[in-house]
Amino acid sequence: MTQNNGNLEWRSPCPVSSALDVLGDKWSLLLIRDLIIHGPRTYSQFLEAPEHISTNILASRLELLTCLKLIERVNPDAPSRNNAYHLTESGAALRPILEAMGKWAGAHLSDFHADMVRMP
Amino acid sequence: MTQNNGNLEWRSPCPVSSALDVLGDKWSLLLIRDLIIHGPRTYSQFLEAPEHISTNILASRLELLTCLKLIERVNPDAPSRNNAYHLTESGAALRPILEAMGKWAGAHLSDFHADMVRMP
DNA sequence: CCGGATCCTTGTCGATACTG
DNA sequence: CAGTATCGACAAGGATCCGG
Repeated sequence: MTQNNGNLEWRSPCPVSSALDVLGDKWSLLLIRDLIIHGPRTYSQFLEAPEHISTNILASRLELLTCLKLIERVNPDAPSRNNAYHLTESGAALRPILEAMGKWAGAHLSDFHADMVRMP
Repeated sequence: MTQNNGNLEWRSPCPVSSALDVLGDKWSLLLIRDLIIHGPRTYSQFLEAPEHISTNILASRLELLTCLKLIERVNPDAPSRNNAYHLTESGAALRPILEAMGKWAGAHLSDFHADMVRMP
């Protein structure tokens, strides 16, 4: 726990609200996207994504997602060097959310974002 | 435009990333949720939701969602007093995303959030 | 080199008071 | 009732430094 000091506060008992309490930021779901598209991925591979997350944010998000058991180290006992992260079952279950988002953006955001491509 | 000074910057051409550029915060999708559940809703009705958004954030989100044509005034020509917002077609198309989120949270977040209920 | 941690600047959030 | 103004707290971003 470096920055996220056990931050698990829920605004309400609503499931949608709870999902947003956890994933309602601009980066977490993007890391999940990378893992779904490319499979297991190391720290530096995440940094190579076109959106350019900064190192401190990446470290804190990986820690949070690990706490929530959405991702884990491929080899839990090995040192972190070249030890990739991969999705747990809970993390992989986020795929329908990302698919719905991609589908929606493709259909309703192209007026505002001409360069957008279909399905990364 | 008070706080959102025409902020339409896209991090990449990826649809998922683009959706998160617009909706990747803890409040926007919650307002959409209220509109899906309750139908047209006024400023003060949004404030009554259990998550307690503050007035400046609410105003800035309503403005942003209006710019993106996800919501609009029920009566565009009337003064704002008691003039509710409702979903456009693009806004209503977000429903599958919210359903996927609710479903996922119900299945994978109950270990961390015991009080969560199923489907708001 | 890789995976971070630290420092510092900038931006956004959130509470409350206030206004048309 | 529907916002706006203000201000403090905190999170994001960027650059750099460090241990293995």
